[in-house]
Amino acid sequence: MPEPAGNRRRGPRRTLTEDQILDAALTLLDEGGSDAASVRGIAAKVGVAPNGVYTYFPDKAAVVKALVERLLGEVDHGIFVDRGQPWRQRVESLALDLRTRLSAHPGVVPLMIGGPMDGPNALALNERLLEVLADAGVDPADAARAAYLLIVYVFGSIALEVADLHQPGPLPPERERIDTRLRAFAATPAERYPHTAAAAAELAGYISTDQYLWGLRRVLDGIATTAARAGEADS
Amino acid sequence: MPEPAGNRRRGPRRTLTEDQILDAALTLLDEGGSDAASVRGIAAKVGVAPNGVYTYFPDKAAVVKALVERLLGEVDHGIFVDRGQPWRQRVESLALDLRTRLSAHPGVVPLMIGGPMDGPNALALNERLLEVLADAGVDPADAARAAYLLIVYVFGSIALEVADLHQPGPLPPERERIDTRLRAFAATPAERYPHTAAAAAELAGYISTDQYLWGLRRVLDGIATTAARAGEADS
DNA sequence: ACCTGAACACCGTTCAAGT
DNA sequence: ACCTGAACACCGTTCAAGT
Repeated sequence: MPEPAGNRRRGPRRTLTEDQILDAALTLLDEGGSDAASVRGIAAKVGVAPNGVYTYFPDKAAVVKALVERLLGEVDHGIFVDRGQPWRQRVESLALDLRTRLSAHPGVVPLMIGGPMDGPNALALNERLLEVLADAGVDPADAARAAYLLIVYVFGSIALEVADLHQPGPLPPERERIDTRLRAFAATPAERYPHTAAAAAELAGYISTDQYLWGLRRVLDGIATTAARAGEADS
Repeated sequence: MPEPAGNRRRGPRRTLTEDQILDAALTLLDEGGSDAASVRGIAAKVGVAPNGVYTYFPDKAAVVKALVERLLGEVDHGIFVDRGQPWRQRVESLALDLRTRLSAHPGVVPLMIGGPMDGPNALALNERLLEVLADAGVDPADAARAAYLLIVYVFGSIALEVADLHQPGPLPPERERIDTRLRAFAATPAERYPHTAAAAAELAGYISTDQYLWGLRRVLDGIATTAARAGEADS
């Protein structure tokens, strides 16, 4: 809780930083879910009048955009860049890092996929992905599409996972998370949806990260398959 | 435009249907994007006081949920159930049908992935997917995970595609759609993001459905790979 | 330049009526 | 039972001030 109001005069003081505003927004999002970051709430949290925020950002969309960018900037490029590792492992590292970071702030996820991710940090991630795929020997045309496929998978997974919770607050521990998704399956009449009921039984012991990695590996298998039959027509 | 107001008295008349309310919501969503379906807007569109909507739905979330369910109920199970077709083609049919239907209503997409898809029609789709995978000989444990992977891919693709547009109104034609995504790539400094710039060049001629099907086929390849090495440990 | 008070045009939802 | 008017507690944003 930075500055519970009090020491605010009138004149020019440059009391705030853009980052303090983003901190406030993130805190509200973490506490109350994706709708909780109101301009008025943020303003109150940093100890400023509702319209004081507009000194630092042109509108609410800009605040959200900056916050998303800041979060994407936190991913660890280190492991990802290491060419000593096999390419699949490098992609898995990125995917896991991204998931861990975003899962820590589930309220941000709907905002992230609510708009285009075209900031510099988003582009940097895309660039890294393309690098790894190039190192893996995937030809440029396929690499461009494979990178997008991976982005769809990573953000799609996280988005659906967050959606199945319908908020707010931090994500529950792993074990509970998969149960959430299976509750709908298990609650389903086995006569009408026999496969779904069976699937619920099959998945009973699993954990969400297992599902995430399993899917990612299937995607990587698919990409590798294309690389293997290099140059063949696809359709 | 159903009923531009006028003939409304007081007493019990059961003027409206749930479906008329959903129609109004959908129209607003199509015209103004995912934020445009306000309770007040819907009420005005069906010619009722703002709180009149609450006679038919307990709250706005219920309206959204019902609309999503109705949309998911429209998918054509016919082609999908046909066991004469090879399993990959059956999955592709479902995936394409779903994409066509959702792309027609981009404003609904963020609402769809904004909450859990656990209604009967969503479960029915899941059941169908599992049926196809069972027919394909995928073992039940893998099928359960493969079905979720496919769901992630389909809804993730559509969500990101809609997000890259940031609304409102109907989706532009195919040719323009891929250009939207590439604009960010192309506008990027080639010295800092050489792979990204190269990828933009590679994708220049493509169309969004091509990318969608390419990714789907990689996912199917990945699933098939697992089926092929049946029973081996995955990690 | 920075910040405020006040206002504008919106929200979703509730509640005590009226028919 | 169905629908309304009025109100409540919110929104994002603008604008004319004050320092």
